[in-house]
Amino acid sequence: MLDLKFVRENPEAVRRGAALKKQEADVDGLLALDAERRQITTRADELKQERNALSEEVGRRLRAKENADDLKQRVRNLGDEIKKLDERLAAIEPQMRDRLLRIPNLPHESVPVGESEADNRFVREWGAKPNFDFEPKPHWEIAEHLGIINFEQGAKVTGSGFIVYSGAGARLQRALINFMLDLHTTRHGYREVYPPFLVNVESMTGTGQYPKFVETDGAYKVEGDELYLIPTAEVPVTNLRRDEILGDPELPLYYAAYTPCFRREAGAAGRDTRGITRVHQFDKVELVKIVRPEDSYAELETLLQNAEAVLQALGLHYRVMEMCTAEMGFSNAKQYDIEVWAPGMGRYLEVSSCSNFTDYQARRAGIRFRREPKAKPEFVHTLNGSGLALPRTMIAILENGQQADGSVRLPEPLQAVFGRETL
RNA sequence: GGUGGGAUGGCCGAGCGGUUUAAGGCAGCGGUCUUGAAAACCGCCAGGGGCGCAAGUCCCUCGUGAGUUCGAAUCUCACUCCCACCGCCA
Repeated sequence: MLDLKFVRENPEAVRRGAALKKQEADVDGLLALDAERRQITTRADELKQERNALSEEVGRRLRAKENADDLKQRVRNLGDEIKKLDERLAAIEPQMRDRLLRIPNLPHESVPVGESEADNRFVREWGAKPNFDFEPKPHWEIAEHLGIINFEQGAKVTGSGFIVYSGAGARLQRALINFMLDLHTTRHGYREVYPPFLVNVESMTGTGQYPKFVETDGAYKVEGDELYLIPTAEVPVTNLRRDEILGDPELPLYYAAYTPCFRREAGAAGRDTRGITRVHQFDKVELVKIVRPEDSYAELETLLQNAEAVLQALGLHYRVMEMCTAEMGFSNAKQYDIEVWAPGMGRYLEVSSCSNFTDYQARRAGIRFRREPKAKPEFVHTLNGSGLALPRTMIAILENGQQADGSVRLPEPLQAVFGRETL
């Protein structure tokens, strides 16, 4: 969330930023409550000060065996008045928090202003689209031919949007996870963590999925417990340090985690129904950074490069796009997407999203640090990026590696795992 | 799932209705001493909020939420979490 003081002092900037992101922001409602809260707090504090002083006087008199009934009555009356004010505050504060939690992070000034996907800014590309001397097939046909993905079994066991990797498909999945984790931990300095796949509402709030993403039915909720299946490892991993005050020497923190991700994709029915472009459960290796505020935009660039390194090692052509204001996520200040080329589908697919959340998640999750042992705690900046999402990486491997005879040439780093060059 | 024990500041730990503005210790930071270090000694060491240009001042927080009381870390109730044992279990 945003700093309440910042909203109070810059209401117009908040309205503008939210509008650029095509998001609502009840700034007026929030500030009206804020004004009332401060007025009541001032009054209540004065009364409490008086009550504390009088109570102390009661104690003094009673110890001196004097009568204190008149004072007791005055304090009782004060108590009644204080209680009314505190009750009003108890009603206002959750409302303020709720409004604040629903105001999105503001886009960084460098973010291109735009209305749609068409306004995203091309940053760079790597490699080139491969040439085929035959018509490249979409991955679902390749996978069916090889018998490595079973859609019917996924639908039978769970339902539409759930798939089963089978045989070499399952093994390829596992090899990719290992490959990505090893790359990030041994070459890029990330600490591997393996977090829970279910999280509580505090964690969902900390990274910004609650309330809005949850309310729009994006997340799976566990019946009977107040727990959610994680939509991304960003949630458990960023929340690892929730409500902590870190020491300056601990920063920056780099975490890499493999987890499955669960998304209801409630609003996306009908899109990408064929293949594995959009499924309800998918695997992802996620990178999370917790850094000093002044470093976050430089850290975003290296995070992006760390994610790109995976595609480079796999020899897959991709492009990097900077999201325009309207295409960014709720909690982001700046976001790059990496899009890999899928020749069978004839389009680029988002395999990674790398974002700087500035202090927005840190403030929600209470992640702070001290520059010096006695310095005032400051909020850290958090970042995360996929490194990478598995299904679309698999799509790119299948569609880019396909050969005329129906086999698929494996990227070089995966050949050792399989002991051969093709699937 | 059952039974019992516990939750106090970075850590340990007093405290059981009013000089607690939370003792004391450890760790940390600053200083004295020392060639330097250690030891010893002195000092500083939670977070949030209101008002104020500031200096400052006041309020809140002893797991969370209610309650009793003039006054609650301290008493009552509920809940949460942690630990131990039992049951079940990969």
